[in-house]
Amino acid sequence: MARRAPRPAGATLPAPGGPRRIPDAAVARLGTYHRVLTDALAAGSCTVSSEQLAGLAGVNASQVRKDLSYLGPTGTLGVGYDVEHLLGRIGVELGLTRHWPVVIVGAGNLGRALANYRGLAARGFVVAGLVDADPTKVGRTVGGLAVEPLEALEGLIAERRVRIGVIATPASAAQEVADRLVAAGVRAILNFAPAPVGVPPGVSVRKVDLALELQVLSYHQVRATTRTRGDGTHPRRAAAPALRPDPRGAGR
Amino acid sequence: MARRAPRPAGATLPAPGGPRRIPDAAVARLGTYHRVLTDALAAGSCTVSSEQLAGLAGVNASQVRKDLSYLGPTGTLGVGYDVEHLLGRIGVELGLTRHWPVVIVGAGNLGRALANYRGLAARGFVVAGLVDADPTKVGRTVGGLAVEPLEALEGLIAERRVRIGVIATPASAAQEVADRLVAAGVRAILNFAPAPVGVPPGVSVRKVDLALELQVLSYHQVRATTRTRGDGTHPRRAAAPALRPDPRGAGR
DNA sequence: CCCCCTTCGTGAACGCGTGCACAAGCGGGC
DNA sequence: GCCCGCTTGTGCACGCGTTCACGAAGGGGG
Ligand SMILES: NC(=O)c1ccc[n+]([C@@H]2O[C@H](COP(=O)([O-])OP(=O)(O)OC[C@H]3O[C@@H](n4cnc5c(N)ncnc54)[C@H](O)[C@@H]3O)[C@@H](O)[C@H]2O)c1
Ligand SMILES: NC(=O)c1ccc[n+]([C@@H]2O[C@H](COP(=O)([O-])OP(=O)(O)OC[C@H]3O[C@@H](n4cnc5c(N)ncnc54)[C@H](O)[C@@H]3O)[C@@H](O)[C@H]2O)c1
Repeated sequence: MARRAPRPAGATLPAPGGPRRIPDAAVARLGTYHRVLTDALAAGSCTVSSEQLAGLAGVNASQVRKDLSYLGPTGTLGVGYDVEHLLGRIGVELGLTRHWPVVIVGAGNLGRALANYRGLAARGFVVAGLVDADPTKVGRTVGGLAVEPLEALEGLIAERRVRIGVIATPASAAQEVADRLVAAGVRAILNFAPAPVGVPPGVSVRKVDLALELQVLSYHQVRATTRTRGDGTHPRRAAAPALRPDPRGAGR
Repeated sequence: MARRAPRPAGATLPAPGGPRRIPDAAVARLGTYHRVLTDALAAGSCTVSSEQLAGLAGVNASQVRKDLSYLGPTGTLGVGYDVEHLLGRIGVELGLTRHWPVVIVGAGNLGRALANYRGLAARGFVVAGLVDADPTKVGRTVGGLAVEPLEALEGLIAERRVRIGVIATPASAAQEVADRLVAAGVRAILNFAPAPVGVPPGVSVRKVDLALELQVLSYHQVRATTRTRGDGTHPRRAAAPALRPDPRGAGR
């Protein structure tokens, strides 16, 4: 119950009247649920239990229920969750019911790969623009989209109502690009350049650093070889239960 | 010091007295420090303070000191950290002193971008192989490397001592590819496919899901527009202090 | 109509990661 | 040679995220 939870007074700053704030980690998992539920629906499932959903998403079942509880009561006791309803619920909360125009800055290896990535459109993100500072790159067509000059950035953002920007330039240009994006009205930035970018409050930034991921793996390797055997540092799920068309009837 | 720490037998798995276990979050930041320190060294800095390093990496100064403390005493009181020494220390801990051969599975948009990515070699990761199941892709040269058939995967891994694998195939093939990688001796996997992969204990997996990142940003946008003004949810750093060739002498 | 089985939703405990504050210690200046 | 200021390293507390365990509630079968 308690759709809007009773806030124990004394919270520092977390917007006292907020309906319900969902932690980033949970939001990310909700996105995963949305994807696997889409598959499940296509496969003919009408309802799923938290246990099944957990298996598909590769997380704990308690985690699933906790995450979904942020959306309010969405399941049916004794039955599970209605796939279609749950999809709609998550979609509304995450803003996946509308299309988000995205601008990609930098038409290099990564920028072009992103522009070609069909997984974006599938989640409601449409690449509304792809710009590059290099004149020799301008005019090239990638993924059905023509590369536009860097000067077109501001006009493009305003005209196409772009709110999300992707930085795929060298690190040295990241901050400058971010500043221009924000000045032009972008409110959320996904940064692939290995450089921290500062933005004014109210603008969200997320960073993806590939080399960093590999370095963490490298560290694990060093640890594993130093110590005789790999310890149980990574208790990843053992096996994924297959997607089952009929969600019920799993005799136990 | 205690380079090789006394292992108190009987620990469940958290190995209380283990050499020193570094949490993943800290390992990732150490990687960042390593990168910015490399730049700082090139720029002529001999020593840096935790405050300066924090500015360059975009994190808290306390965080920097806490992270570096995992390496043991590395700084000089009243002075700061010797850049060269610290680089070496982090490099050893993260295994960046050697070259890590990496195999990339899937020569699509993403796989090719990765193979072309110079940032990998700069961190000590060399793409030792790039394989694809599509015969029409085999033989193509990308980043000075020829695409090899999927059948060559096992031989390639064994021959070139590959320990790290990257999955850049469609989600449907992710688990199968992961199984083959592990069976062939790979002990760490970076997974770009939006599907959870299960691996036996002792193998590390990290997942990067681009669409998920955008969905989190999308959620922030929805929140920001619903509530009148963006709250202070993202207290990102305000400004980055410029890299200073002479680290000392900041008279204050 | 009642009972049992299933499954959600959540309160509470645990562990981790983060940020603060301070004592200890080293270098430079006088 | 001594003192002062600067910076590290860390103990501590707080808040968040994750997991366990259980009460509540609905459906199906007898
Ligand atoms: N290639 C990868 O797989 C990969 C993976 C992870 C991260 N990254 C990071 O992503 C960024 C791009 O990587 P890449 O491999 O595509 O590099 P790239 O050199 O192939 O492409 C960079 C592009 O940005 C353009 N550019 C430069 N300055 C610009 C500016 N101020 N405004 C607009 N465009 C500008 C360049 O003309 C170039 O086309 C880099 O920071 C890299 O570290 C790349
Ligand atoms: N393109 C991007 O920017 C991007 C970004 C994030 C995530 N991803 C994910 O990365 C993966 C690859 O994306 P992409 O855009 O490169 O797709 P893609 O279709 O361009 O490339 C996939 C490649 O994998 C090959 N392949 C298929 N099955 C294989 C198998 N069993 N073994 C080896 N190779 C196989 C295909 O022949 C193809 O060349 C996808 O899962 C996608 O969701 C892509």
